[in-house]
Amino acid sequence: MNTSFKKRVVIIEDDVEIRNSYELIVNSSPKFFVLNTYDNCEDAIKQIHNDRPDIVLMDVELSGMSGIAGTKVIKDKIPHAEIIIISVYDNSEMVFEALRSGASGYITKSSNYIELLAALDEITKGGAPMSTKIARLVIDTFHINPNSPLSKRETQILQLISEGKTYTQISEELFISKDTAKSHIRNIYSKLQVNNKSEALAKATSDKLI
Amino acid sequence: MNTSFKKRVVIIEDDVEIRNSYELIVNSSPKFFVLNTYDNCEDAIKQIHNDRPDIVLMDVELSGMSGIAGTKVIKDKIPHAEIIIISVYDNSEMVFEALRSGASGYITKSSNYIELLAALDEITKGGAPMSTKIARLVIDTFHINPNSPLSKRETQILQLISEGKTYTQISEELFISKDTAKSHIRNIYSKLQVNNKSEALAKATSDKLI
DNA sequence: CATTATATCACCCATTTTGGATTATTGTTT
DNA sequence: AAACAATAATCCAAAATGGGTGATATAATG
Repeated sequence: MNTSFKKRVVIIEDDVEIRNSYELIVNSSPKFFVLNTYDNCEDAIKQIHNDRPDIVLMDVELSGMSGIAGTKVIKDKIPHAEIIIISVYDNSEMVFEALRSGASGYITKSSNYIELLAALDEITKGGAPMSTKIARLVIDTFHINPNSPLSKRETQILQLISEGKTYTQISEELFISKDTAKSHIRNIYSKLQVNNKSEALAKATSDKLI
Repeated sequence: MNTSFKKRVVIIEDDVEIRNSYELIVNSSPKFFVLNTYDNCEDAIKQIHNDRPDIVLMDVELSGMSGIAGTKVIKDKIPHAEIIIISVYDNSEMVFEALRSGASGYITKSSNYIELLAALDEITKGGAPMSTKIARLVIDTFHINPNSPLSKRETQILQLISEGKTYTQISEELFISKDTAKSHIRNIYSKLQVNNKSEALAKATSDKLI
């Protein structure tokens, strides 16, 4: 069979039953074919330049190197490859860690064969396959906290701090004295219960104040 | 007709043709009904406590208050409401601004009636309706830059800076002298071409180094 | 093998930031 | 009108940071 136009898929999954079932599903589509399957990241990485996959289906819970670590390595070696994480867990830390490591999709193991193929299709079209729940998790990280304890002015100043501005630069930009800027910043520290700019930025990020 | 089980929808869109067409589409579904339509945010906001919508379809390009600003106000007044932005543009700045302001979905005006109803369905199920292209934009913001100019140690120290740690705290945590910590930080500044912690964090965020 | 990058440590000096105490004006809400 | 939050300003002392200029050792790279 001519497979040259098909998208090249590699599967990394330690459960042999699941691995074989994924392989069957992927190969059942005329658009994809499975080059190789592995039960661990280490072996997959050794072969990655021979396999040259377009898409990697990656389990996170693996013995040895985790799927997250494996994703980083593979993305480093073949950046064009699209990695879809498959996990039993869909808690936020796991999802965000996976995305940070370079994955472009995240589906759960409960996905049936239609959903799995849909994910492959979506990533081929340049999308980012994920469940509605995960999409929402991701979107919610963008929302700015509407219950910020900071006043408008304080938020504005915190924004300038986040841009790396010094007291002097802030005072010049807002046409206030350096001491006034300082006064605002002190109030910000007091409200956020922090003691320096970086801590304030950490708090601002985690509480989504800016 | 008994509409008590239906999701309450408000439409804000200045083009009367499009507005009416949206209204027809939404009312064509047994799951939703349109309470009111408005051609500007100001009027919609005046009525928001009477309307008590579950879902708001919001155009961004409006005369007067923008859809982004309107989203902020509505989210502030009735936080439970889910807002779907409808825009002709799908460039990243526009999308991220909309999401930051509190929207939970973002679809383009090219969407047909099936896509519009699918978006309403998805948001009802707690999801985040958006096109594949936008999903990808969003996911890509999570990816850490694999071409970071920083060494492992420097990245680790930048991480500690982002947590608000001082030179002293960093040196204690890594069992190195304060001068060494400072030396690393200076190298970080030099590589990132910045002059202080906050600027380094701004650069780290924009370049996704941590 | 030479070079480069990395990681470690040190000293001096100036600037910036922070902590604490106080006061005053404006604007909003009750 | 009273109370409160936000804004603005000043003074002083201590701590942290940033810039300059080194040095040493080790690993990685060409």
